[in-house]
Amino acid sequence: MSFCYAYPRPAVTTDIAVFTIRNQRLSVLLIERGGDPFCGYWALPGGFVEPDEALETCALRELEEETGITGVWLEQLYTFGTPGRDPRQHVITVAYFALVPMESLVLKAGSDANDAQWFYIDDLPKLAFDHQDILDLARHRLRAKLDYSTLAFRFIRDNFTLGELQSVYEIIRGEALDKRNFRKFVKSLGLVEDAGYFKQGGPGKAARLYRLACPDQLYYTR
Amino acid sequence: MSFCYAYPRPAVTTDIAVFTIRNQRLSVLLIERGGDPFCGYWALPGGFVEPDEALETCALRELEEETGITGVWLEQLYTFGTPGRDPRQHVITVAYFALVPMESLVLKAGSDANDAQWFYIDDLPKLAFDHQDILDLARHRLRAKLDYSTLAFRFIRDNFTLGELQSVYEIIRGEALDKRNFRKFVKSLGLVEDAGYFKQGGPGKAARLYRLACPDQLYYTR
DNA sequence: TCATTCAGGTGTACTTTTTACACTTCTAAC
DNA sequence: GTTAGAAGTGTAAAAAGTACACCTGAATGA
Repeated sequence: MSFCYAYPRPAVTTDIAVFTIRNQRLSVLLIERGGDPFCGYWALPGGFVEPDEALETCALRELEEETGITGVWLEQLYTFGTPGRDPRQHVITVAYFALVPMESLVLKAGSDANDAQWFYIDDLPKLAFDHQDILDLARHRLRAKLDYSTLAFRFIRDNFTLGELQSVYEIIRGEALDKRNFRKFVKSLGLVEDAGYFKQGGPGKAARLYRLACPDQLYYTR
Repeated sequence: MSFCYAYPRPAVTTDIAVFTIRNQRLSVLLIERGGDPFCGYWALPGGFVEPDEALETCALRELEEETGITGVWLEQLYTFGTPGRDPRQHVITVAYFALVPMESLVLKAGSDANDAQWFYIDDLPKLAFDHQDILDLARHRLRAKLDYSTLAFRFIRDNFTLGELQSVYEIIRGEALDKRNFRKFVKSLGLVEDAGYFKQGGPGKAARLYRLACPDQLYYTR
């Protein structure tokens, strides 16, 4: 079976860079390629857009098929279309990025998901296609948006401590922050409220737990 | 002649929102559609990606073919792929925006360019497809980037007065700015230098002319 | 040629925001 | 019960941003 058109068409795919924080390090989810080209290389999850499928729908579907992850928050990153980026044919890739809470995802063993694995962003293998470029851009965007959006909250779940939230900021920015100034900053956002509980068990004083005051309107609050 | 593939493919186009400032108002370049669908409606210039053509190359080519404009600075805006946005078929559109200096472009009468025309952004006709959405997003991006990039300089040519530069900022932001604070701000950017001349002829005192100190590195200087 | 109009050009005081910085409290572990 | 480790808290200095008014000089036209 084949599909014919009056003019040639490039292929269209979506790729997704899923970030999380593991062991206090920014990490990204990759899958090992089983077929050519770049067989055996690690790559971003993604795949071809189906007929009449919205781009974001495609990204979510591919993510679920290849890694078992569902229902994550996605943001469009950039569209890559340089000829030669796929050696077989001209492929236009709409790249997305996703942020998931720390340590919250168990990679389901799906048919395609066996070879999905988390990697530290600073310790990546050589990637297939131009996926390293996509990741570089995604990471740059992540860092930039930290300052004018509330994207950091996507990395944590409700009932977090301010110390945990601060560490998200520190990991993405790659530098230590002053504790008192950070707490002042968080309070000025007006997005979090006291959950009424304390986190006990670890070393040190028990930490007050917080939650998002309005989990829905999580955006551009600054 | 037809082109056949093992799997169905959406069509891919680029559209370009070219902005300039005319008569102290933000304006955008549109073309009148001659064929269906949306025959007679105004639309953004753009068209189909050719085999092994880079997306930005496609945007520049379509812009030249349809409006005669060449060599403008482009930035990728967003990729639109909602099914149904083109009633004929599934079309993925990579949208770009371009900024050109005030009053600097003569629309060449090319084969396709006869029906290209500037419109005030606040006084647009009903547009084809989802082009109003694209323009809304482009305008939003324009306003946002004004504050953290040096995009405003794309609207002016060397040998500008600070009054002219200020008016670019005012037009995009839609509000008046304090003259002394604005001049302080421009000096703090460190991007402009005295051109050594004065603009004479109009009413009022002759204004000192400035030029970009480093025309190349015009980005994210803040 | 003198008066008027109009845009250019300049500095300072006040407010707000950002930054730097150190000690006490409480819990768990030894 | 001593130690180690994270939580929690306020103030002062610096920097950035904002508000504000008058004089200059060129062109116009009475």
